[in-house]
Amino acid sequence: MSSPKPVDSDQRAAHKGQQTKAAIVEAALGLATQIGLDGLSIGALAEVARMSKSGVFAHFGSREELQLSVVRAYHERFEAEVFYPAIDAPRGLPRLVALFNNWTKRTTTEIDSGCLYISGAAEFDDRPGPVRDALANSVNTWLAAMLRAVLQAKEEGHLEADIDAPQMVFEIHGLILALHYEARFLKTSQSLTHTAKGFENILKRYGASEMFTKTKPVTLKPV
Amino acid sequence: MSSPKPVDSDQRAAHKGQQTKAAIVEAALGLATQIGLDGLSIGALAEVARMSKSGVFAHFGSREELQLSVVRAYHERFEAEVFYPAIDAPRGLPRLVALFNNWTKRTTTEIDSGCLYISGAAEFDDRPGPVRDALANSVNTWLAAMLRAVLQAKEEGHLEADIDAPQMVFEIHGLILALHYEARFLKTSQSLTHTAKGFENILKRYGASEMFTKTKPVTLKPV
DNA sequence: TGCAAAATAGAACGATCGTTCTTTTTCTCG
DNA sequence: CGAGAAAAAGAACGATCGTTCTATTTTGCA
Repeated sequence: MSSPKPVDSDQRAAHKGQQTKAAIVEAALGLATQIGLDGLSIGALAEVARMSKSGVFAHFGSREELQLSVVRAYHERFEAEVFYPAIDAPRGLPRLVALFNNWTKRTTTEIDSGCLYISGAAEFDDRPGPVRDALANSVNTWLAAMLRAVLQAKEEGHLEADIDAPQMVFEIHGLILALHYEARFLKTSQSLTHTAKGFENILKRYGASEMFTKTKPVTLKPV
Repeated sequence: MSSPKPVDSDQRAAHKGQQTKAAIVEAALGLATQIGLDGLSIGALAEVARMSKSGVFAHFGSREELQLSVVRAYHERFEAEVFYPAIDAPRGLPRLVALFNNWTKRTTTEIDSGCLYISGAAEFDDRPGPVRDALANSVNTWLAAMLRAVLQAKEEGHLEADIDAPQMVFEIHGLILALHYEARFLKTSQSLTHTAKGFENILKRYGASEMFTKTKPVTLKPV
């Protein structure tokens, strides 16, 4: 009782179990992004969390449930960091650009930490099950959001009217994947520059007006 | 001696050990592309190869050496399937197109089997060592070949003179990565079409003349 | 054909894995 | 405060891992 109160800011009303569970998931997220969802072992996690194996295990009941918790946590962070901040930008091209910039920014930080959507895809390629489904659903949700942004930009007249929206999203996705691959694995120095330039090229090709193709567009006032 | 001679076409002069080693690596390659270099266990490999664990192990001396053998074997196949057939095409854009087409074709078959350069990159992201080095060297060798092809196309006047060649290779690499990701993991149906269209877009943007931007270019006579 | 060498098999090792069960500690709330 | 519940620890399980050692089989060559 003499020690400082270990209140965890947001989880204050929750019981102890939920707090430590959140802390475990936090640690698990760090481990999983580095060594993969598959390499995430309960023993190693317990060590990081300064707990016993069984103490960690009791919160999930199975390794798979732990993995699912990690995927869900990652999904929330991704949304909070990439998606939500971008919907402040006005509908159309500005929002699309904001989404891409946030995506790039996050991928850049993940050059050190790792990206669960990419490592997870490689690990659960041909391994059906709940974890694979959760991963794929998250990614599909995000790609659908990107597609929506492209379609809206088309509606707003910020992109040419006859463009192939899924095609554009595919090419953008490729840029991000190449950024992650070449920067994190190959340690190519120019990757970020190539990504930005690649996005400019895509915007130009799909008829974005010049004012949007600058690297760091000022967040414009809505219409 | 009464049984039919088990001559293995190319390994005829080799001792028995080298033959079975080649067969083991063959099996290991199949396992590794599916479940990853990391998931490749000697026990499972022995079962596939119909051998004892120690029998398999003796050929390599360590798991890491087994992994290296797999990487080397994969490298050879990649070269044989993607690189060498394309150098028949005339220097310049035709060869670049051939390289890309072969790359796409191989990636397409790898939608089922898996790609070691992609899964391996995810697994050995931040795990230094010989395996990571071997993987990165192979990929870098291939990307360097692609870069050379782009530069030659520029020299030949098939692409505009002031283009950023590494940038172009980066964008092409992104197409392949997106193809693998979306087709193999997300099971998106249009991925191959998007890849082909994306390549056309890139060619157009970098100033390739119209005759080259068709999907399946007839291999042209040299200048 | 026979003998040395190479190749393969078999058994066992310590370690780690996910999981279960039992016991102890810690928290929560009347 | 004190009883009951929740949380965490501890020990042990069967399985699998890479690896080592020894025995057995198979091969290649004089």
